Amino acid sequence: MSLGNDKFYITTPLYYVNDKPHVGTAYCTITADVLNRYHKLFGRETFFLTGVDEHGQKCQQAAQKRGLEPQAHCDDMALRFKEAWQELNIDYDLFFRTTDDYHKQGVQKSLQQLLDQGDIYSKDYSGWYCVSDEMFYPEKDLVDGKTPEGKEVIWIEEKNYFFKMSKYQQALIQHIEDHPDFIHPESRRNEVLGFLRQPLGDLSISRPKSRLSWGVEIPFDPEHVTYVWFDALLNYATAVGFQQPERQKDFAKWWPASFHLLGKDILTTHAVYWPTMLMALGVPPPKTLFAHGWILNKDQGKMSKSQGEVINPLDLKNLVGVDGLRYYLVRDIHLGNDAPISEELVVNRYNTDLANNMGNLYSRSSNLIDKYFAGVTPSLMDVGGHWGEDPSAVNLIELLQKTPELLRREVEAFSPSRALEHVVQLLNQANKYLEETAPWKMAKEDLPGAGRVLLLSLEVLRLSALLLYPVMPAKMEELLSRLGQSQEPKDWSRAKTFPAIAPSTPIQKGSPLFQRYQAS
RNA sequence: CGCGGGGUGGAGCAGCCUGGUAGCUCGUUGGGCUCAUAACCCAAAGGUCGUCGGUUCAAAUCCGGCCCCCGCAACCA
Repeated sequence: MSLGNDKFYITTPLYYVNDKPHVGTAYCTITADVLNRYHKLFGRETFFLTGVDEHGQKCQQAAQKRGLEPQAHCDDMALRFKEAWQELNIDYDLFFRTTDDYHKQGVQKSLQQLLDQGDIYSKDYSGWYCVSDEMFYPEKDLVDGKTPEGKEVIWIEEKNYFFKMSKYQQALIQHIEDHPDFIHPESRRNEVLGFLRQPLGDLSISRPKSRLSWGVEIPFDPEHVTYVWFDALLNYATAVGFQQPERQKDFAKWWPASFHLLGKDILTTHAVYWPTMLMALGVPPPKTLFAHGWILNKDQGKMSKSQGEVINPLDLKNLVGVDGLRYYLVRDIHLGNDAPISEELVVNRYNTDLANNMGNLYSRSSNLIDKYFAGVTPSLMDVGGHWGEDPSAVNLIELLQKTPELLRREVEAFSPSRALEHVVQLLNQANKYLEETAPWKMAKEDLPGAGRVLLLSLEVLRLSALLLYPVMPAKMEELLSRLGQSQEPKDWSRAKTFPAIAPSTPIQKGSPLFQRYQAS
């Protein structure tokens, strides 16, 4: 399950610009950001790609509705996504737009290559087309010769270009069977293999300009544009230099991608269309596709605009802060499963883990340091030199020292929620340790003993802050700073260092790190 | 027989692959502590793990039937 090498290239899907960012896209992007930051912490060189998919009918329509040119609409939407990601503290390396020239050229080169090698052919396509919906309806979906909504359909025949996807079906099945990590979770892998038991058809990859003009022009037929998937999927490769001779080194460095994170609703396109396209182009498929679940409201309905139950991620952000929201999404949701979201759930998790456990541990520790040690860490030498005789300290140190590896193992097994649980357990143990040793009493008859206890508590906080930094960059930066560790590099060697806090380090008391949220 | 997932104490979830005292967070009850953000610590109550059957010394966990819920079913992103 280990990703093995020293480079990590992670992507989100390109979000379609007919919709604003919502909790679903925010979830995916935040998760990718967290994973990316973890791999960076582990010492890997990372590249994190996200962006927007701008071509196609829906976008053209959305632009029309607003009375804008498609490009202007896209520019505006791209900006909104960028702003949302900035507010959520997403640290991407590249924000990709399918309207960028280098990408369009890469798509055209790929089309030409596939045509030249005989993997693209043209054929007349026919079917029942509804002009007002601008889409084809399969015969079986028609009701009394009309769309399910009762709109008129007409019989259309038009030229279409097809990609010979069927040709690569066996190779794809073989690849999935040979690479257990290619599709995760395992249930999704089974789903794709089940899908592939039936013969695969070829993929329509074009639209006549008469019907859709907003797209990448087919290089060998100016009357047609490429249809969405062929255009959009290629972004993962063109983003790092595919089909750009001057960027061959980049491409060799980053491809194949380590990790495509995507919603389970677009699994087929990513697990079937995309790898067969790559195979045809002579490029290896990505290492892992991971299909995450959906964020559901309390009635277990999918959170979608049509159902009017959309929770705006920015609203939750106002409740518990950006980091509180990021923490909830990574800690409470088991990656790959559907999960509920509500104010109550988000607030509950925030209060429990962040305010009561971590924040409060910091408060009690810093207060006691302030009270009995003038706000400065004592030297370990001055307080007895070691924690040796106290069994509860020995246990806590043992846990502290193994927590980084426990966490890392879970992150690399695609279980970030479990990874965080290890940190919570460590913090929890530290709170118990304070309870058992009662340094506030100890200080009166054994001041060095109290100093030892508090030093250990601060060590737990310091390590926890470093380990949670990928999830809550702003808050953990602040905590590290209050612990006098603002100069501390965020690297893995520091996670393995114990003890790490120097003598005479000032510890700031400050206001509560995570203000407990009180339900009204 | 289209494909896949799910049904675990009041709520939300883990555990199931690699069978062996049913775990976590919240909530409830009682107690402790009073350094701390009414927080922290201890203890208790509460589940025949959807249902019926099978395999096994032993099943939430493996196998089969059934009942409910959900997603996918390709040219809708």
